[in-house]
Amino acid sequence: MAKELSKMTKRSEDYSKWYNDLVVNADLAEQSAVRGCMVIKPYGYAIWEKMQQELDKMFKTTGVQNAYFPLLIPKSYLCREAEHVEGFAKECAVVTHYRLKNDPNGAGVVVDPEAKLEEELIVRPTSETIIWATYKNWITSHRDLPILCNQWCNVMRWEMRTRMFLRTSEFLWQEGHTAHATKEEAAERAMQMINVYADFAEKWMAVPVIKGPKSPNERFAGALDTFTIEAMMQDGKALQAGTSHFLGQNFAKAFEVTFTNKENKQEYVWATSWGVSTRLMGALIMTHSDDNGLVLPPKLAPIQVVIVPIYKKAEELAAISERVQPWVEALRAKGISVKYDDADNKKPGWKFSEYELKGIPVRLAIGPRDLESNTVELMRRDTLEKETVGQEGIVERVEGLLEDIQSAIFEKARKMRDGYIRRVDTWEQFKVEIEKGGFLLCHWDGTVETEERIKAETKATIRCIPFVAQDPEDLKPGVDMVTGKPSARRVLFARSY
RNA sequence: CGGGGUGUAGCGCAGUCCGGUUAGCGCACCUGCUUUGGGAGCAGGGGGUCCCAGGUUCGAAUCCUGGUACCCCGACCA
Repeated sequence: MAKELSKMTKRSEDYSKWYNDLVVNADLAEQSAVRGCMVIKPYGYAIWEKMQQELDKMFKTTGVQNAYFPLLIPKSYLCREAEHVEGFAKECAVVTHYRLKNDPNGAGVVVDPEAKLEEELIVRPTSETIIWATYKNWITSHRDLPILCNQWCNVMRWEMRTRMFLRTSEFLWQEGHTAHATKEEAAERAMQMINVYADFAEKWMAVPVIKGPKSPNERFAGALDTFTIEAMMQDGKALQAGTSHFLGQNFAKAFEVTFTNKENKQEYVWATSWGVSTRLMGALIMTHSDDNGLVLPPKLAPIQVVIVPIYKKAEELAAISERVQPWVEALRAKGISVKYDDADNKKPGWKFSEYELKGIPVRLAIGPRDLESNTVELMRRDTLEKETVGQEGIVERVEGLLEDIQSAIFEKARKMRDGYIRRVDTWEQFKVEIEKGGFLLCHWDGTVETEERIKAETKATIRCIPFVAQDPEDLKPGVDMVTGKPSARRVLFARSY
């Protein structure tokens, strides 16, 4: 395994090969029997659970509550909003029957033709429609607003081509759906949530992101505005890591959700929706991992510290365990998750490799020599640097190291990302530069035609129109690199997953 | 849906072109002894409808026909 991994490179053109070997063999996932789905193994799921917990806390501080809506959506619901149905119609799984039976000709179990549903049900690709059909019954007055609901669930999109974690046909996510009395309040909420996502990505996942609205062409089906956070992977491709949509009154109109305002007038409700998915795990893996396996940010690592005893005899192990026990307790008292791996059916070298593959941020190794000299070997996963240190103050030292690693991998990812950002002013240069991957900041005339042409010829799309300029110059007017027409400012292009 | 590729032990593969002992290798697994500071060594052992169906042949993992599954590239995609 180690040899296989060492042959791979971060910039491998065949990223999926690297990805599958690493992830599948690292016990994170394996192909399931269902087309384009994935099994998330316990260790991988522990990472997802940690993400869920932290995101959930952040949502709740903004007043959001969790709820749950049905998996199956009547077809007629999905058809209510014209743009929405157009966006999702091509990738829906449809339930047509509700019963099986034994085939009279002995061909096994077959679908009972008599059990055909009068109206087909759609396996949710997203829940706007069923939620707004429900909200209609919840909202009559301005006193019912706002409604701030989130649900953690699975959704299914029958994509033509799937990619592990980044585009599986079934995936886990959270979708927030809010209803507001005013346009301003809804617009603020959409902005607030993209900021929550950006904070989570940068502070917890240590993944730097660029925030901004999508171009009209790249908006969510049915939205008036879509805000995105865009991350850059090590191979030079961009990844949309989360989106927040200002939906205007489109869904309220489609589902006739009105309320009586303070002036006793009927008005349509204003809406937002926002979501992040298990794709975030793909972002985490593809941002930080190296040829030795995963590198997890300490704040999301299911196990933050592993302690490996090195011994020959049972008495040695007993002595080590006795020495280590107070550290384990002290670390746990600080809220740090620790695994003391005293399993005797695996050798130390095996354990070292295993925990590196799993991305455990800090490893302590202690053996008879250390007991003699009151030392312990300390290794940090991000740089693989080993250091033999005194046992005195080891708990504080580990605590500090975890914080160091969290900020160090963010800085490393930011440097990588920044190294990928270039400014390009001519179409010829663009076509050359886009081959090298990364973000290109360019002038664009604002038309769909130009955007489509760039996409058709280079596969690059506008990832977003950054809220915050990398450089004040980026906000100055210029000329479109393709058409030569006036451009208000630079926008962010990249090839993406 | 187009183009390419692959189905052989739990995993990864060789063998297929050019048919011929009992289908092989690495990892993993089991037993024993020695080991344990970077994925241990030696010895022994278990494990196979060679994707499915049909055909050619004295004889098929290998050749032919049909089917099927999966992977990669594209088209598609908040």
